[in-house]
Amino acid sequence: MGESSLTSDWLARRADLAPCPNCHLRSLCLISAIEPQHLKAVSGHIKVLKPLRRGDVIYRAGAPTRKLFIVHAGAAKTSLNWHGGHEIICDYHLPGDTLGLDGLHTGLHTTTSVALETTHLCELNRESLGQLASGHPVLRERLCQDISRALARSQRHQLEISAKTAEQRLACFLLDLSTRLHARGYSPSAFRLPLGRHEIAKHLGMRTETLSRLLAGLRKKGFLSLEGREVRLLQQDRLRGLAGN
Amino acid sequence: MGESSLTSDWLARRADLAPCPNCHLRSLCLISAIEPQHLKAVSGHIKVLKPLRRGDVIYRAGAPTRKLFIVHAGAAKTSLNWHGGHEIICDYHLPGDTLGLDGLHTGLHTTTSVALETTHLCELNRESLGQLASGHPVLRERLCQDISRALARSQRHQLEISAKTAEQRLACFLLDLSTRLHARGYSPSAFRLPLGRHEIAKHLGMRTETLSRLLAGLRKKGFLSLEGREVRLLQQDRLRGLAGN
DNA sequence: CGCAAACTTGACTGAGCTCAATACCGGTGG
DNA sequence: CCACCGGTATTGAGCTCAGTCAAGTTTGCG
Repeated sequence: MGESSLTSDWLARRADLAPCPNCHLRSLCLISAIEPQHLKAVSGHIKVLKPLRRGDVIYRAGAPTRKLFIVHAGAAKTSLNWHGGHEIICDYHLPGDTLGLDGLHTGLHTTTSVALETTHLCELNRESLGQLASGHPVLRERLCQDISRALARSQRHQLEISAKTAEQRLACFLLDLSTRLHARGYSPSAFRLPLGRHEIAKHLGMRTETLSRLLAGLRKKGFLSLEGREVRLLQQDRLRGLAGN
Repeated sequence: MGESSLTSDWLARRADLAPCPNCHLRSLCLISAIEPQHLKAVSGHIKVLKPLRRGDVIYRAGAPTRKLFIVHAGAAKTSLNWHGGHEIICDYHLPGDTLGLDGLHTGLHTTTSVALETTHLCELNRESLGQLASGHPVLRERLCQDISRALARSQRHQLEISAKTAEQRLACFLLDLSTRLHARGYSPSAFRLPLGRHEIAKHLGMRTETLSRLLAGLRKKGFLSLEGREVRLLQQDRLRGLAGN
């Protein structure tokens, strides 16, 4: 049985699609920087998109950045690829995360973003963002914070990829996922992986085969149990020791 | 003989330390987003620091982010380290680059920044930044752009580290440096490395020994000549082919 | 039910790491 | 001016972690 997927869970909680004032995401979302009494006015700028299915492209590298997106429910990945062949997954995104921030400097997206499962997005175009930012200093502060957070995450990931062993990287990934799910109200020790094996491997800079072996290894050592995408972390403390933070 | 170092060159060009209105950096610098007629008023917020020497710490991971810094002349590195032992160099910074952007989200620096040679910085505290941003929409747009650019650089670096061979990473590094120096008015094909071998290696996620061997290899293949830190790119096109962008 | 995609497991290989020795270079003091 | 010294760079030899290639196996979807 296990937990149901992110999507169905979030869907169950959403009484309706009414935008920000009733949104359950609260402080996780960029928009929460706007004072409650102004939220209703702001809602006009936020468009709630109809659900995307796994594999749907949110934006493509090279396309103009006209909008930002916020994950309302579901999950997405952001990837970079290299003359057709190679692809890496820069990051994965959970509810509350803002998508498209890397396109602000040139006005063109540098990455491609794709839904990982059935996903609901909120859309905010750049002009609206500019207008809102003028009136709400807290919002523009928060926007900088969100880009800055993405930067810090990316740098931490750099460290992991370039200085840790494959097993340590996997441990870091599992712990990061656990923490982020926890922050969103889920169990930190039993969850469903939002990415497939191949995708996790591409995120961690290793081959699918290596990842598979490592997962088998961690299972044998009793750090976790897993069937398919359902994971249960059995010894988070030891996993943390392995990851070495 | 070769080119003199970044520092002495920039120093030679600087007639005096008069801040922004006469600054030679122009559009490379964040502050250039402010309209020329307002620059004089703004200058009060910008403090020009006395020169740092190689190894001087600009800020340390964990310390509160009260200021941003802009490299006026010289160079700096930004690094992340991992329980004392391991260190990686996330990025290196040339004149015009803004330092401290990764600390905006928590208000604490996540990285440590250190001068690579004699370096002049301009300092801008966060309150000033906030004030300026209120009055100058273009400036706040530019701030977002600069953070966004740092993010995109970091992601590209992720790709390089996790999907390219050591030799390709080295080629990418040399080309990136060449491009950035060119943008600052230097020769793209003959320059002095701002980082030592050990530092370059830590930036590229490899060992010093490996880097040394690769440099020797590229020299033998006729891609470049080098003595000490002075590099001359002899076949940029082939280097580009190797790097594969 | 059947097929393709996703995942696992095994055996072998090789790029890059480790350990170790040597060479070089810039600065300091006699 | 030279001799010395410590940090920096190069080169060599052997080893190892993770990649590659190749079968299987399981899963999920039409």
